[in-house]
Amino acid sequence: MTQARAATIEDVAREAGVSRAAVSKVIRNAYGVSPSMRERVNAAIAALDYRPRVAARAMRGSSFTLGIELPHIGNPFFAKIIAGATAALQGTGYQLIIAPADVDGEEGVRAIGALADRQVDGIVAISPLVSPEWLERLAARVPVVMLGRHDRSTAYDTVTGDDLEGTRLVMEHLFELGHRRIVHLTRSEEVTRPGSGNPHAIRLEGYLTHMRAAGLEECIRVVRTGLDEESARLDTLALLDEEVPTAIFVGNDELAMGTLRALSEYHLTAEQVSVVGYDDVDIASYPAISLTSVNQAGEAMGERAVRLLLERVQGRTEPIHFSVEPSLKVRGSTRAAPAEPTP
Amino acid sequence: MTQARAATIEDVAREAGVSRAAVSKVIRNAYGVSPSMRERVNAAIAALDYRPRVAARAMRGSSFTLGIELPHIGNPFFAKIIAGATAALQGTGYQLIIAPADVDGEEGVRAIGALADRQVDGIVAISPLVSPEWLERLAARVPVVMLGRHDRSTAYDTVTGDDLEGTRLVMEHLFELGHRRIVHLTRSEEVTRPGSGNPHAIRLEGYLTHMRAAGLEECIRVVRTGLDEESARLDTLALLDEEVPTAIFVGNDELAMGTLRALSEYHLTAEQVSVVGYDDVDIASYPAISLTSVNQAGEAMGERAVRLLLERVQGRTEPIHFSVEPSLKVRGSTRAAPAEPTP
DNA sequence: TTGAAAGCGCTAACAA
DNA sequence: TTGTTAGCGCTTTCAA
Repeated sequence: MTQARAATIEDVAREAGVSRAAVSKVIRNAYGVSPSMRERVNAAIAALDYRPRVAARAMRGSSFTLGIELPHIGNPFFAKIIAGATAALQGTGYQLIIAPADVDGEEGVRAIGALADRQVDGIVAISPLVSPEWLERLAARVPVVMLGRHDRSTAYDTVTGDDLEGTRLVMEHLFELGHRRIVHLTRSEEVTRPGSGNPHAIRLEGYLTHMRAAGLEECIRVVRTGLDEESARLDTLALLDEEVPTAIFVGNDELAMGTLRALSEYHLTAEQVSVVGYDDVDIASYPAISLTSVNQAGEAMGERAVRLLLERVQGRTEPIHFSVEPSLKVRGSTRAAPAEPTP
Repeated sequence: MTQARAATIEDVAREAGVSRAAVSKVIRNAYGVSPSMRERVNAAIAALDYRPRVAARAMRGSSFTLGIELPHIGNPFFAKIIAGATAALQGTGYQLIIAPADVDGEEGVRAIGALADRQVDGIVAISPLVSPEWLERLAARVPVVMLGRHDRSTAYDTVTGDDLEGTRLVMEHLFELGHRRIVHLTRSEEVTRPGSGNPHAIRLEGYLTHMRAAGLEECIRVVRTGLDEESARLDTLALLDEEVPTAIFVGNDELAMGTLRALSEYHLTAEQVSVVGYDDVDIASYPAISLTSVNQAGEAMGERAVRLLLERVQGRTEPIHFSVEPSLKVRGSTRAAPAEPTP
């Protein structure tokens, strides 16, 4: 029996011979419903194949929806985060929706705004290019958890990897292998603006600090690129046209894949140029790739972010800033560079 | 000036000294608004930082939101589809939201239902395990475009790759290289149920047909696996324990990566076992991987799906079934198998 | 061209 | 325990 119009709470009430309020109580598992009424209502719901309109519920309270803003779907590290988030949501009655941003800057703000306009009960966002003030205004209206952002607001929670520590692991590893001419390939200046709290900003800062501390100020070289593998490939190619360093520390694994591709186009092997990435995405451990990388437990981060968000949705207001410990996965490709004179 | 409560259309109307209806007309660009009124209203909107609540709008009409159901975010082919979909939505005023499913069967249905409950104006779904009847019931309430599904309903549009042709390319390629013992690694029997319209069902069917047509009925071997790289790795390992074929045709590239991993754990090289995948994800062309694969233009598919959906949202009712031509990307790793006796 | 008013489907006081 | 009722913030006739 197909009806043209989907059943409403009114239809269910009529079918069950009760009031709308009664139906509402049943679907919300609220107090004060007799077993017999519950039974009749549930029967009517089943008979009419009734499903509450989320929009209508949202107007009065919650939408039972959590939103996550995602820059660049192509990055497999984000897939891990989503997997963790989805797992944490199992059985909670909340639905996760993803708003893809896919470009720098404005886009992230747009996507987050779109989520807010859609009345989600909470938002997880991945370190968008936006001021703390903007985020605090947002957080005043809807619970917010920021992923990867290193500032500490009282208005929102954060879940971050310890990027300073991760970078230390990378740099010490490279130093131990004898590298001096280490290039850092990272995102745009806008993304790494000091104080932006962006992970790439911290990694860059760590790179600079360690190079200086090692007396390698002269060797510092920062190359900028976009947010996907292809732009990393292109910018690495441009770098190699000018100079072939002995090691490249790349801002994340997706970009590192582009670097590896460029190196192979240049017929440079892992013995000649060591590459280290960040995130330890699945492909990094692939035998033919063997990319040394910093692991930072994406699933755990996604899971934690959702848990924190649910707590906020349920009323917590004191901020929590959670940090996960990174570890370096050293893989075969990284070899000691041959002795060489300083440039 | 932060206000505790977000501005409503009422607030804007009061600020501008007009009626709610007038404001509504302005934000919808409706007819019959004088320039002066438009100006005053826009000023008020800006002053109050007003943003219409999507939930409230959805109750009366549309939510300006398109939803896409995505099984398994980890698959990079889906990322391409999203990229295409996002591109097609630029400047339309519609927002894309993704509902991740991440498991077989029930989950896809749940995710699609969640989108429908959230009053999206249209749904793109990726060949979920669901009957045409179920889809037709869904399509009666909200415009639907199915990706990768080979059935032809009048109730919804479809965008598919020509999987029969793609499979033909694969099998002929392998035959030409002299392969006979070709194993097909594919998804569960549930997924490949004949008549399910699932791409994997078609690919399996094509595999069987070509093997028989080549007089290799004896050599047919179908191995089942889950939906991610890891399960493919495990199931390939189990296969290799029993038998080492000369070629493996894997249902898609993500699974193929698991197969390649298993082969390398077994110390089998590309000369010994040829692997062919499907989708031609970016990593397949990576030099150290060189996975032969069927390319099927994911971006174009996502873009087309969204265009079709927008047409339906705007009123089209005649169904359109769009098919993209696949092409085989032959990469180095696939070599002729050594001559061998039939098992 | 503008505004008044009804109502979309639901929840939450409050009464009965 | 149950039902009545007043909205939530919008859009949309329909009059003015």
